[in-house]
Amino acid sequence: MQELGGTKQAIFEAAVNLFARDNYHHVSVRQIAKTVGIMASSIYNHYASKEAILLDIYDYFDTNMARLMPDLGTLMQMAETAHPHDVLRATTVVYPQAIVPTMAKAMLVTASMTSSDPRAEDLIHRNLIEMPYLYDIPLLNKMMDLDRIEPLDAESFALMHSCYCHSAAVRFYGSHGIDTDTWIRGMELLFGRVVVKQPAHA
Amino acid sequence: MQELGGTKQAIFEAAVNLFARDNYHHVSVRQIAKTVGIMASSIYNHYASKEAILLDIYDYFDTNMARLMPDLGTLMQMAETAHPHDVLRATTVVYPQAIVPTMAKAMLVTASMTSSDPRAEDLIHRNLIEMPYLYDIPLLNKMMDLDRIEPLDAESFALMHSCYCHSAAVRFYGSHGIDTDTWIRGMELLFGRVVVKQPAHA
DNA sequence: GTCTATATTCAGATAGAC
DNA sequence: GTCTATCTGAATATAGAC
Repeated sequence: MQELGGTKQAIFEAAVNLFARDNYHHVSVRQIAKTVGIMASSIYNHYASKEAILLDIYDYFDTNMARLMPDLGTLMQMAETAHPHDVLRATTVVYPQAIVPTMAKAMLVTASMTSSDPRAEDLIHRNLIEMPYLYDIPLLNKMMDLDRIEPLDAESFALMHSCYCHSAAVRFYGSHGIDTDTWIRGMELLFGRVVVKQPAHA
Repeated sequence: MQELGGTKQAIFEAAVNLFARDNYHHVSVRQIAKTVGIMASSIYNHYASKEAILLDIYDYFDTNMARLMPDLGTLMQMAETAHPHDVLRATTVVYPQAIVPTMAKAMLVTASMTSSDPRAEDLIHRNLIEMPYLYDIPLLNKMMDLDRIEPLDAESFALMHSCYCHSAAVRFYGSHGIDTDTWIRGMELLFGRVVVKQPAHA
């Protein structure tokens, strides 16, 4: 990962910005260097290759996701008492404000590589697709077991939830952005499928 | 578009297969030629450039989508009498069996270019994202006006619907396929948000 | 650590014989 | 229309002076 300040971080940030805007394949090492204000060859004092910069971006995305992902154990406890919709809301990863811009771009870069790099595909799959899936199913099952919600096809619900997060994440910062309010209302509409039996806790 | 048989179609099919599997940027004209069984230079007797092949694939996808897209007028009529869930089901484009394999690959190729080619992004946006949106909203509004369904946030529903179709389409033929049955059940689960007032027509 | 200069590789595309 | 041979250009990466 990148340290604080210095040329290496400048390279990282130039790269993440350029890759997010113009795609990895269309950005040359020379362009990155020009943005930083150095010669292309100097890049190689900090990164072994262009690909190494990309891997660093993947790593930034993956590390922060792992760090910020809610703990399933905590959520499972929440499932016993909290409002079922709140439990589902809590499965969403929330980035600290400070890293939002870089995370958004790192995610976009990783997502843009899914069709040409299996490593990126695995990262996106694991973090954006499989994750909501793996969280929702045990949570919903537990709440059904506790008779806190009406019976529901947890698997289909989880698929819908993960597709929604995935599509939105990929589109959020593309040319055709998604309106955040509409997105949240959509999510609430989906949560409406989870019908609470015992209304919100005390 | 491609005619029937002949070298040009062989090039088209080799390209669509290779691009779908390995990504446009990683497939060389030489590879396509080798697959067809000719020399790279012979490609240029049929296509002006590598990009021209790609544009032909875009066109194949777009033309067939336009051709198979249900007619909104017909759906609006359906909305007066048919079961509301059937109306929503009818918004989905169904490919004729004969073109399923090629369409699937053409769609995948187009989708894989969205992050590096604005033309592809527009095609995917128009056909996979905006389309369900543009269909659902007037249909739902009409059915609400006719008091056939309970009031509903049509915009959020449409966004959810379009995200689901988009994410699924892109993932269906990727490394991590989606189970078709689960997908359909997810769609039905979403349709369950549309609560029918007057039960299915006579 | 940065620079200049250059090596290397490879892909898209063209010329012209057959 | 297909071939062989070649051009052209671009991009990654390296060598070595400072």
